[in-house]
Amino acid sequence: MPELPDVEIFRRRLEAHARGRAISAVHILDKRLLDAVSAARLSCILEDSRVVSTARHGKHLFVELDNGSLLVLHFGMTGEILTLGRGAGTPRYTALRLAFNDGSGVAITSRRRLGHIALAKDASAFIRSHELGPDALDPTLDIQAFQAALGSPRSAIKSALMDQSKLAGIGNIYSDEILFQAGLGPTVRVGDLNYEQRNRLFQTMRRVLKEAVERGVLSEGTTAALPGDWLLGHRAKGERCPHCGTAVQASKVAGRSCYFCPSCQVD
DNA sequence: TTAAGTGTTGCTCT
DNA sequence: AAGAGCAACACTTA
Repeated sequence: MPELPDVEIFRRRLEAHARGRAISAVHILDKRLLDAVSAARLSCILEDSRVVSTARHGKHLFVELDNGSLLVLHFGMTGEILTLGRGAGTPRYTALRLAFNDGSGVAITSRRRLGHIALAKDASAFIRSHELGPDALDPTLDIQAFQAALGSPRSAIKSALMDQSKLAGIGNIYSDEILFQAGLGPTVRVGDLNYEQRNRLFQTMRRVLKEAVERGVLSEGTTAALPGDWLLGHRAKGERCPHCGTAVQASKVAGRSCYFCPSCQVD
């Protein structure tokens, strides 16, 4: 689930609920998500610190603390951030729970334990060392930078969009949605796009990601809050294209399940 | 009941 | 050297 829009929603949730608050207690319930940091050290650093700000790059969430440390969160396939009211219990699959001095708190959960919890010096060093490309919604990203980010002309456009070292934030779901709305087949080669198609892909990418964030996709379960003419709610076998009614086609691209409309999306 | 599938990533092998 | 295949994991669906 957590791609750029989802992580941005988590960030806003954290920003609204945790910013300026002091962490009074730290509960680490699953050490397996910790990346190169011991539970003891993480607890020690988090406890009594205050959340100064939050930031996001692609699918990574950064939490800046007033002691100079930076908490880095990645949600894998099933992670979430939940806010907890006073006296709330610990949600199922919680890996890390932070309690604030007013009794409220947040829980970082991970059902499949594929995420990561780490500490870093600063965000830009982390982004560099993890070889992440520019954030897909970086306001300074222009069409030239976008084209450069797509990289090798021979790679399938869906693979290029999902490659975090080229462009950070887009995963399997949103790559399908973006390509559907841009009218491009998933296996179109990057080098075969003309300028008009590249520009349309770029504009569509930004519009789709922004709209998904603004609609708060996660707040209503999965897809209920999305426009009915998006592919996302029809991304399954036996579904029909919301534009033309053609049967949605399922395939595999770069080892990932892929859904598209063979009629609306050109090759 | 068992097996296959899954919104991620990173490693190995070609 | 880019791409396929698989492992990590735990749960859901067929």
